[in-house]
Amino acid sequence: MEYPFEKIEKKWQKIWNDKKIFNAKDNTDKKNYYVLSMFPYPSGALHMGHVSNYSIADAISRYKMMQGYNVMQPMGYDSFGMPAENFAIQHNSHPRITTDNNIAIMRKQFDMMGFGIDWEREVSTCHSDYYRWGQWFFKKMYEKGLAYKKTSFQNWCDDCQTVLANEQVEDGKCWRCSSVVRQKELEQWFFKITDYAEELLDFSGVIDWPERVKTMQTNWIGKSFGTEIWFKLENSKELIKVFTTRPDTIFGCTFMALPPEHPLVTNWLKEESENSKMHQFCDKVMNEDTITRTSEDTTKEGIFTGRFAINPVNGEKVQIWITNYVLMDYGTGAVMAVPAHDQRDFEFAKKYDIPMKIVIQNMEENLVLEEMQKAYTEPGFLVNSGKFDGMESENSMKSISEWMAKNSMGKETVTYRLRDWGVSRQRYWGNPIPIIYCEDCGTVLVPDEDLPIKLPENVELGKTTQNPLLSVDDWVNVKCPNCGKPARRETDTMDTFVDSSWYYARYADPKNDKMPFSKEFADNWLPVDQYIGGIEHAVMHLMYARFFHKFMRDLGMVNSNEPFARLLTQGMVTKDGAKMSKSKGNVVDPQYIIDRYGADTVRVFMLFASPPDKDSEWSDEGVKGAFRFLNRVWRLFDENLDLIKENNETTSRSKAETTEGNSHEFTRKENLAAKEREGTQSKNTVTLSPESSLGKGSGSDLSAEIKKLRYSTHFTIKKVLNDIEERMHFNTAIAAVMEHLNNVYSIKNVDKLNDTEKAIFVESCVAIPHLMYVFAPHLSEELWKMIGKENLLHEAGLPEFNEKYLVQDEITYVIQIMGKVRGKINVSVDATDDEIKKLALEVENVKKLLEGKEIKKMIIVPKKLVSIVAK
RNA sequence: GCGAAAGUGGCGGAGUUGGUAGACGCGCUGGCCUUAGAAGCCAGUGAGAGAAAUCUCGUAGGGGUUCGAGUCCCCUCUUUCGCACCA
Repeated sequence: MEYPFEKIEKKWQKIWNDKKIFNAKDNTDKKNYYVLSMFPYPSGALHMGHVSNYSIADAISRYKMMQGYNVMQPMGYDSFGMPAENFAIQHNSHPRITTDNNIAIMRKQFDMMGFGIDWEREVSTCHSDYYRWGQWFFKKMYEKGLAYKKTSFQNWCDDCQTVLANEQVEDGKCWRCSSVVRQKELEQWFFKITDYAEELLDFSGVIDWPERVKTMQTNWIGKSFGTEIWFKLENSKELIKVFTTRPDTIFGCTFMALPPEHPLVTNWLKEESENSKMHQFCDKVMNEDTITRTSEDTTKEGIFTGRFAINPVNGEKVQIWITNYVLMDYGTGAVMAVPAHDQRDFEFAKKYDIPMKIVIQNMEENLVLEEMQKAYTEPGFLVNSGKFDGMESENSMKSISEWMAKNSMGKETVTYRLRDWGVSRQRYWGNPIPIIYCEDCGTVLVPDEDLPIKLPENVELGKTTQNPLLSVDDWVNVKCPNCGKPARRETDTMDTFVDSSWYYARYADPKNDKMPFSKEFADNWLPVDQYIGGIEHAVMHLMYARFFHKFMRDLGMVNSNEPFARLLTQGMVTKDGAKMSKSKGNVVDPQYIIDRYGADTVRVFMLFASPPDKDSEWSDEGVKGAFRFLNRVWRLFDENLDLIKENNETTSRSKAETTEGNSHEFTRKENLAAKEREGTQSKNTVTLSPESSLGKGSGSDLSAEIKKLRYSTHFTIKKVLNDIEERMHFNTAIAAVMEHLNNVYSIKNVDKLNDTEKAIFVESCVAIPHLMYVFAPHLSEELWKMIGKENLLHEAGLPEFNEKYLVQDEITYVIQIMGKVRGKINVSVDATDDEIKKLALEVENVKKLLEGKEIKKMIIVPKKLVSIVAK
């Protein structure tokens, strides 16, 4: 018979909602704890990744509630974005309609899962009461000089018809639709995240983040120390700045490499005829897609400009080449090429027969130019380098940079790989950028009183490949806020990552219509205590949010340096070893599983499958296993209900007394006090002679079996609390409860137990729903009620264990001979080392194996083993 | 190429400081119950040998440290992830 999960789950979801137990309070004596799951994009029904994410978050939330915290677990929707717009185009609908539909479906499923979410704080980024503050933040960025517009080559996705930030290009392809990204010259809005590059490298403000994520962000920001060197253009005053991390090789520079996008090249091209070789080469390179352009395998090509630069350190003329292997947007966008000591320059110089010069000599093996097959990039000592000859290359860098700085040839500098965040998107379904262009006044910010700029709803989508906003005339054409003359709105919308960069703070004060949020409430809740989400956000969302948080701090809106104190990156749910996806046809629909086995089963399975940060493989059989386990728990209580109720009455009555007149407003202190009283009482009733029962075999009226059960109860409580608190390993915590349940079931003759033993048996049963609350809250709550408990489980406090019952009177020692297990002995706890040794040597098998051998050494590891070394 | 993490039965995974490898679950095998099935219950389940006691082998492969290594050190291989013409 299956347990009636459907009835139970509906019942408790209603009770929890009616009692509003998940509504976080803004003012309370309790300590706050903020648990946040990744902002979901409302794609429709929940998928397994969501279910996994929220099951983890809910387990943590409920654990913290039991611990007495005032917990906030909010939820909302990251509801702007291209997929919604594309979906609406395909279905000849409007994204507002499809998005709201999807949200309704998701909301229903959230409720069916029984997640403890504070729905009074729900937000949705496509609602103007949220996105107006995104516009407000844009204005602040602009006012602080952190939002600016520039023309440059941008990552362009033809399929999405929009620009992508560097973080959104994966392997040269669009992160959303995987089509190949190409470069397109456009005027775009940027946020100056590079101003915060240095601070973003500093993770000292977080409490617990995975190293992996920190490393990924650090690599992404890519700080490198080097030298900027200033070359003069021959017969001109113009300077060409280059960046190098190897100033020690400057004397070996024989040519200079520029990308076709370099401003100097652009000027030179103007002097050339349209069909000149230089034009042809530049056009060819610039039209290549990002993958080919930036791949290491691409053949290095270039064209000589006929121009020369002057190496400032020795006055030598170096050829200037336009090449396909230099990136415009790293360093200064120009490279000094040292073919003898850089592999790329080496290949290029060989191909085009450009001179080389050795300036670093190998200590062991003298380098000869004619014999070199590849560049020498190892350390060595300097040659052909004027007054620096003979210095060790690594030591020379500092001296050379300083000398150049003194003589105005360059300066020490730091370069970051991180580039400014391009936030313009040429799409409709996003947050309008609050800018108006006036012919007279130029770029004008939309005044605060005109915010929010609402997205026009009457648009025709999918008619052209252009941004649909361009065709909404009465929206685009406005009066200049400054001079009142006709002007035009900016039609770019903001990247949706802007919306999700501050949503966690909005939850602290979601209904504020004067500010994005008040400082008081933000400081109440921030930083987020525990954030749970996928690793895929490591360098996008998680870095943008850190940037935004620091910006908000600088505006005085928050007083913390980091948005998320602890981060748990949950693993993917895979099926047949691969990520679930529609195209692979391996998607498992959570709804079906909930209908068939219930929400508790889904949660228990998700948490039991593997540690939360690892990928977990979906298994239909595994789900049945989780279901079987919950049924076994149910049956245990069903079969022993009278016994448990009867033995539980005293404790629940005493608990009721202690909390009289205050039955729903539990506080941590009262809770603990009640717990303690209950504890002492049960200590008296449970063991009539607890102390003597620990002694060797006598005076106790408890069977060994029951003592083992009591040990199991207390051990399991200790283990579960530890696994959750210290490691968040829910899988082993659940395994421990399963094991305990097996132990409880091993007591066969419950009727024949004496009263004390019955009390111990009942204690062992009651611990199960108490511990299972965080994993299977519905069933646990039902059992708790069934046995006569009057409070709800989150009010019950964490279960407590008594160390006294973890002390065993006998300990099993393993006997090893030369490291191999040869026997076991049971020894009383207070046996001396000599007694243990003696017992160990009496074991038959040990005697046999030691025959004719000399014992060299005996090692005793307390409470574990005896190791015998013999020859 | 650089950086990081990982590699344990048929499968998912246990194995906090070196101390009984394989907890727990799935699957499988046999049995009970049942008209039958489902569900449930009991027993077994790393490989090999043996009637059994027990023994040998076993944590990607090879070496080392140690009374004792999945765990520590060195080398090799494989997988996953991130970065990748970054000067």
